[in-house]
Amino acid sequence: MERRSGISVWRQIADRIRMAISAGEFDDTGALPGEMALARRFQVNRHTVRSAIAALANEGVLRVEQGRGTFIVRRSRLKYPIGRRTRFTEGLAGQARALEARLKAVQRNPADAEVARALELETGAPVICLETLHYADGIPVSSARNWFDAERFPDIGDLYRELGSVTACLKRLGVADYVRISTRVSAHHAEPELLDELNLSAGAVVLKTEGVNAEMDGRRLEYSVTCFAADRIELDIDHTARQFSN
Amino acid sequence: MERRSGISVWRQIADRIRMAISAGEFDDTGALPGEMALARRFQVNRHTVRSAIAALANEGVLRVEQGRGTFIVRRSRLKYPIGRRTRFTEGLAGQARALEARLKAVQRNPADAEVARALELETGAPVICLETLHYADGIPVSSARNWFDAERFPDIGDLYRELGSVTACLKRLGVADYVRISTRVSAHHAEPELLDELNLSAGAVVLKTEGVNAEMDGRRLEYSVTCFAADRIELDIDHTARQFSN
DNA sequence: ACATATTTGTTCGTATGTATC
DNA sequence: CGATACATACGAACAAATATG
Repeated sequence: MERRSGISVWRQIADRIRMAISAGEFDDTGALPGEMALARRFQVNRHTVRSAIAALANEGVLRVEQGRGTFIVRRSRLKYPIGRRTRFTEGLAGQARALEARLKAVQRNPADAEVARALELETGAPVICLETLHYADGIPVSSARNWFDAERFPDIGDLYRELGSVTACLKRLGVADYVRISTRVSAHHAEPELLDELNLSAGAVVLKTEGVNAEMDGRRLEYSVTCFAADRIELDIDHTARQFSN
Repeated sequence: MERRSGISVWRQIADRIRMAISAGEFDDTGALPGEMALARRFQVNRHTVRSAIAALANEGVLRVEQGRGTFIVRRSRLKYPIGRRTRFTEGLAGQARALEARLKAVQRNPADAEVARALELETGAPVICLETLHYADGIPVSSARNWFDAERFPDIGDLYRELGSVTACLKRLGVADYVRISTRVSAHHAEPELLDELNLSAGAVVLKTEGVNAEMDGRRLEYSVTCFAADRIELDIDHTARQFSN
């Protein structure tokens, strides 16, 4: 283990155990090897392994039972589909018992350069920004911001509060159908604010997607930036040119 | 700053500075605020800021000049396009002066469950695995493994050594055209082995893609798992159903 | 050329957290 | 549980390089 790296050894071990779990390494029994075995495997002291396990137990990844052993708490990564016709709400349906969206804030601002480019508006044109948090079975999985042309959708904030879904809002506002034009994906360390919102531990990884949705004639509808808790979700991109189904 | 989190404060600061840079915060002058100003902003000691800056300078993100200040070394994220007709080599062409692929190893193994499912083979069927590292302008950007049906492409390892590109290999082997069926994207902390291969610092983030390519009739050709250095690349997903161009 | 302010570089000391034994 | 070594973080002071007027 590297010292002087700014990451304590117990956290490096915790990350490696987490990856081993998500690689399916202990799937047969659901039990982790003993502390001594793990200490040998990672070439560290048993206490260090214990710190790592304590952190993972605290996150809800592991469950420790005195005298019996340490066990994996089953919670696989949700698969979030992305494709030409992806709808946020539908995407996760069936993978979790309860899906919940919480509207954090609605803002009306002049568009900065990035938002303007994505929506094909002038920089400074008024846009509405919805800030939302999404939960699956009570666990936060993503934090999103959605921008809309304020000229065209001035009251989408109120509507969202009522309907709780972007697709529903757009439908109500006369947008029968739309498609996703592009998606940009990147990965980062979580900012302190996100750590709090998504209930992550320091140094956690977020998957960030920036997407543009447009009507069938190409008119831009929505620009969104979503940060996912990387250890709770993965993106499933479908490249097949599927037939429409409205 | 969270203490006792297993991530040292200087590294948390380094990550936040990195994100501020990639958010374009200091784009006007290219100069960072002074150490004292940063210390105030992040509520830490100047030494802690200095450690963060030293780490970023060591990574090549910043350049420090005594008496003058600290400056951003311009190096934007490469955009790696992913779409139905993505080709690895073409994807980055034009964004870097020199692209290089190094073949680390070629293995012939029985397929594990995951590889078999992706390639639509029986578990245990012989497959060839190419392990490669990719560099842009001498900087490592990704580490990949590509699996092929060993029955169909027994000598693809030697061929790759000669041609240096999967597309070229497949073309030589009589595969005129192929498309990407699906891509799965996830983000993780880098494993120690990857830290070494991609020359990353501890705690670094990797973007992982798992993709399946198939012939036009749906026959599976290739399964690949690629790990990108997240701070050097982003994925650009195109959902438009583009016309073919061979 | 000069004095002064600003910015980075260095060296003390001290306290706390981390990892091993 | 302590004993020990090392890394991390803070604070203060001073040195060296650069910028400004």
